[in-house]
Amino acid sequence: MARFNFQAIEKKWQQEWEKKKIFVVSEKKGKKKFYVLEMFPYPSAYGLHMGHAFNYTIGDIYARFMRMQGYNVLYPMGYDSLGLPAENAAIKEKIHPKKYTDRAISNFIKQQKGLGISYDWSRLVMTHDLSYYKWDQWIFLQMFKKGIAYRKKAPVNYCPRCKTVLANEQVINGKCWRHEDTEVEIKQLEQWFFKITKYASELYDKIDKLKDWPEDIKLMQKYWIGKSHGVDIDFEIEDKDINCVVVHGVNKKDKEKLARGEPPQNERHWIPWIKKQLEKKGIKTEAPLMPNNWNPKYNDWKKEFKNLNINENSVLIGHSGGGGFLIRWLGETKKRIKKLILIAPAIAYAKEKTPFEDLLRFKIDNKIKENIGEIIIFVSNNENESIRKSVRIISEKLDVPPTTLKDKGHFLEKHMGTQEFPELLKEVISRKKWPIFTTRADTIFGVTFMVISAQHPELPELVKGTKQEKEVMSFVSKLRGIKQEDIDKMDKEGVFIGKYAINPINNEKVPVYVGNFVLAEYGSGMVMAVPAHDQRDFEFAKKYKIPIRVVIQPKKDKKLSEKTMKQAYVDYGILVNSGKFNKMTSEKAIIEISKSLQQKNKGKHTIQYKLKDWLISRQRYWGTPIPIIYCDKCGIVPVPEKDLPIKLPEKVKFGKGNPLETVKTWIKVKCPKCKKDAKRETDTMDTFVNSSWYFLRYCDPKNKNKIFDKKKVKYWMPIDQYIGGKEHATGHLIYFRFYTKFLRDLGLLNIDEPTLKLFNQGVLHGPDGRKMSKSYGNVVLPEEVSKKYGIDTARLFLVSMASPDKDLKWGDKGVEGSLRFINRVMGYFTKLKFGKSDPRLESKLNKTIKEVTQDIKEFRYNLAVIKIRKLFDYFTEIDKKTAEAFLKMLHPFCPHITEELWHQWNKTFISLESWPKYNEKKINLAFEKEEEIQEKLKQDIRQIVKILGTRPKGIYVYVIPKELKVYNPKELEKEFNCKVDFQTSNKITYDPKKKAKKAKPGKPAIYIE
RNA sequence: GCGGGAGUGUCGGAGUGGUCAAACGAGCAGGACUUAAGAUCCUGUGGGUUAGUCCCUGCGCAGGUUCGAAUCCUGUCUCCCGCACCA
Repeated sequence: MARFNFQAIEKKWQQEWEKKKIFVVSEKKGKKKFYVLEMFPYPSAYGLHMGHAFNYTIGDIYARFMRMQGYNVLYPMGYDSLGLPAENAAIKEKIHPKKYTDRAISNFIKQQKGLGISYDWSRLVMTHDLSYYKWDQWIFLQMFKKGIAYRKKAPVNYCPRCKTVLANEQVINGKCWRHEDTEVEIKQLEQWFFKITKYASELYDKIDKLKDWPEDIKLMQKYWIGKSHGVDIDFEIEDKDINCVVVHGVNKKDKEKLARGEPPQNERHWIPWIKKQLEKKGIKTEAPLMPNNWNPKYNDWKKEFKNLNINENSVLIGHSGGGGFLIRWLGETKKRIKKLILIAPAIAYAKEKTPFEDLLRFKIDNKIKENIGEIIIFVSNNENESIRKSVRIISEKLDVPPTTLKDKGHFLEKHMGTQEFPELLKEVISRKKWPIFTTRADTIFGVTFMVISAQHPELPELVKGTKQEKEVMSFVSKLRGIKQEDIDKMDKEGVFIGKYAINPINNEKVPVYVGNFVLAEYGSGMVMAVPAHDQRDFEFAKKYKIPIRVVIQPKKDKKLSEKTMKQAYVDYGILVNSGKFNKMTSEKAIIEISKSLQQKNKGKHTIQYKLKDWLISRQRYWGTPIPIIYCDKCGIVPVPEKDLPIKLPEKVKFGKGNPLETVKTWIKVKCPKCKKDAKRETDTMDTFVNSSWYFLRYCDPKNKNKIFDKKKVKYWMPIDQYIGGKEHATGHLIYFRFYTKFLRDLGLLNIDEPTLKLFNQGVLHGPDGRKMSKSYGNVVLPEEVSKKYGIDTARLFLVSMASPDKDLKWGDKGVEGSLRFINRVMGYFTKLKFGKSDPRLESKLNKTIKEVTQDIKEFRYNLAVIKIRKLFDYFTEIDKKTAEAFLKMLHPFCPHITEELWHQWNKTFISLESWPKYNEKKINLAFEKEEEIQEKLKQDIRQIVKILGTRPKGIYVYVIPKELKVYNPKELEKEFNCKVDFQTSNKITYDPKKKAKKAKPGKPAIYIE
C-alpha cells in the first residue's frame, strides 16, 4: 500500500500545471519545434482503460523529455467523435448521439488529466464539432473540383446490421469489423469515392522515405497498395452494340449522289460514300447535313452536329479537318463516346483560321481521353506536310500512335472507292478493344481462353442478344446471392459467353468465359487464361475440357507434357511453341514480347495496384454530411463554399436505415444553380475522413476563416513523433498520407508526408492474458490503480515491464515492484539533507545521464528506468546537483512526485526545467570496474561463509600489489563483523592453507578462518 | 498459399557475433526488525562439481559457418499478426 498520499499530490500538481498554463504553446521563432502526437481516440462511453493510458504515457514521456531538452513542444489532444457507437447508443438507449458524445468526451478529458499527461488543452479538437467538420466538407468540395471525389455505381460491402456500406478496410474475413458474426453482403449502389488510386504510385514509392517507420508497417502498406509490373495487352472482342456511327459532314449534293449510289470523286464525296459502305455492312450511321457550299466553319458544323443522337455507344469518325473539329467538339461538350476514329486528321481546316495553339488550348488535353473508350488514328505514309504535322501533334497530345497504311500519295487517292478500307473500318468499329493485364507476357502463346469476371459491369452489355445470354446471366445472378466468403471457397466455375477474343500476338481466336474467380476490380476485370502455367486457369480448363498448351519448359527438370500434367507449371523457364520467341528465357521473353506488342500498338508496359478507391459514403447519421445537392435539372451540384457548413439536423428519428432520410425539411433545398427545388445528399462520410487531417487543425485549431493558417502549419509540421497502434497500418496510416499529398497539391502544405517517425506501442493485455477490452471484461481502470498505487507508479510500471513496442500483460504483482521503488524515492528525498559529491558518484551520474538520454530518445524506456533505479540504489550521501539531475531524469516517467519533491527547495516547475547535461570527462569506467571486483569479492566471501556454516573469525584476502587500493576493507569488516586482512601476493605473512597462489588480476584469493 | 514477427530461469522480460547469458522486476527461499502478521531492509535463486575462483552443461529442436554463436546460415516444430483466387 501506498505510504504517501499520492492522490493529493497528483491533484495538486495537475491543477497547478493547468492554472499556470505551462503546457500551452505558440509558434516561437528561433526555438526548435517538436510535434509529438498520439492517435486521437474515439471517445467511447466506457471511458479509457490502462491500454489507453499506456499509449498516452509513452507519448507524454517523450513530450516531457523533448520539452526539457529545450524544444518548443506541440503536444495536443482531441477526439475522433463522429462514429457508429454513438449512433447505436441512440437506437438502443434513446440518447442523442451528441449528448452521448459530449458526455463521453468530458469523461475522457477528466480521465486523461488524471494521468498527468502534459497536453496543451487549449488546442482541443473534436471532429463532431461544427467548426471542425465544416472543413471536412470544404476538403470534399476541393476534391470534387479536382475530380478526386466522384460518384459511381459499385458493388459495395454492405453490413445488414450496421445498415451501411463498409470500406474494404472494414471487412474482415467477409464479416463486418464491428459484428464478427455478421456476413457482409454485396450490393450495387451509387456511392461517393475518393480517388486515392491517383496517388497510388506516390503512396507506394515514398514508403521507402519513411525512414523511421516500423518495417512491418511499411511492408503491410506496400502489400496493401500492391504494385506489380506487367503489360496491358489489347485483346479484341466482337461488339455489336453500336448505336450510331457518325461520319461528319454531308452536303446536299452529296446526298443526291449518294441516293444514286455513285462512287465519290473527291474528298468531299468520299465521306457519304463511306457512310453508304458501312450501312451496307450493317452498321447504322448518321451524319450531319452541311450547307451546299462546302465551306464549313466550326460554329456551323457544330449546329448541325447538335441534332445527332450521340451517346456512350457512339463511334465518331472524322476525316482531315473534321477530325480536328471532332476533337474540339468533344473537349467542349465533354461527351462520352465509345470510340473516336480519326482519318488523317488535321488541326486547322484550310478555310478556317484556327491557329494550332488555340485548338490545343481548347481541347487536346487528357480530359477528352477520359471520356472516350478508344481512339484510333489512321494515316497514309505519304501525306502532305500540313497533314503530317497535324497528325504528329494530335497523336502526341492524345498519346495514341497512328496506324500507317502503306500507299503512295494522299490518303484518299488510294483508298477512295476500294473495298479494303471500308472492311478495315468495319472491323475497327465493330470490335471492342479489351485490354487485359498480365505479369506473364511470356506465356501469351499458351492462351487458350479468356475469363471475364462475373461481377464485371459491362458483362450484361457484352452478352446482350447472344444465344448464351440467359445462361450467362443466370450464372451471374446465382453468384450474386452467394456471400463473397463462400465464392472464395468454391471451385472454379464458369460459362462460355458466346464470344471470341483475338490474341494480338498470333491472331488466334479463343473463347471467352465468364468465371467466378476473376476479380472485377483488379486490372480490366478480364484475364487471359494460360492453363499450362497458372493453377487457377489449369483447374478451370480441366473442368471444362479446354485445351492446355505448354509454352514454358522448366530450365532443369523433366519436360512437361499436356497429357501428364497434374498441375500448372508456374515458374519461369524456357519458351516453346512461341514462334520467334522460342528458346528465350521467361525473363527475356517478357521484355521482348512486350516490345513486340508495343510496336503493334497492342500492348503497353503498365503498373497495376491492388489499392482501390476509397468508398466514403455511409448511410448513417453521426458523420459529416456530404456537401452535395441533387437537382433534377442541373444534376449533381456541389454546395457553394459560402454555404458551408452543412449542419447535421438535431431532430432525427433513429431506427430504420439512414436517420437523415427522415428529416424532410433538411433534405429539401434550393438548387444553388437554378434555384429550383432540389435534394440534399443524405449520405455522410466515413469517419476515417475526419481523422485524415486532424493533425493539421491542431496547428491552428480556432481558425474561423480558413482550414488553417499556412504559416502556422509550416512552422509545426511535419509531426516529429507519431505514436499509435499497429491496427491502423492499412487504414488511417494510408489515408492521412493521402490527405497530406492532396492538400499539398492544393498548395496548402509544403511537405509530402505527415510524419517521418512512427512508433507503434504494444498491445496491453488484461490480467487474463487477452487484449484489454471492455468486451472481454478484463479492463483495468486508471482511477482504481491511481487510488491504490498512485498514477506515477502505474506509469512507471507500464514502461518498465518491457520495451514499449512489445505486447505486455498487466499484473498487480508487478505494479508493487514499481510502488516499492517510488516509496523509497519519496522516503529518501523527503528526508534528504544535501551532502557532498565524490568522483565515483559523479562518474555514475554522468554515465547514467548519457545513457538514459539516449535510451529515452530511442524509446527504450524500460532500460532507461533500470538505469535510473541503479543510480538511486547507489545513493547514500548526495549533493544538490545530483539530487536535481536524478529527479529530472525520473520526471518524464513520474511527473507528479518529482514535481512535489522538486518544490521542496525550488519555486520553478520541474516540468519546465532543462534536462541534465553530462560531462564525458567525468565518466571513469575504472570506478565501475573496481566496484565490480569488490562486489565479486564480497559474493565470494559470502558464498564460502555460507558453505562453512560458521561465523568467520578472520578473513584473509591475497591480491596482486597494484590492486590493493581498489578494495575497501572497512566495508567488508562491517558486513562480516570480523577482521579482514588484505595481503599483497608478493608479501605474504599468513597463509596456512596456501591459498595465496590462486590470486589473479581482478580475482583475489581468499582464506577464511 | 504469401508476407512479417517471436520462441531465453518459476514468471514478465534484458542481451542480437566476443573478455560475464539471464540485466531489471515479480515469485520463491533464508536472515534482520516485529509479540505476530504486513510493510521495510539484507542475502540467495538454471543444472552438475567445488569452501569462492576454475571447470562442464544450458537460450524451441537438428545441423552448419566461425578462433568464437542466444545472436549469422540451412532445415524443422510451435505460437502470434497481417494479406489472401491480385492474373
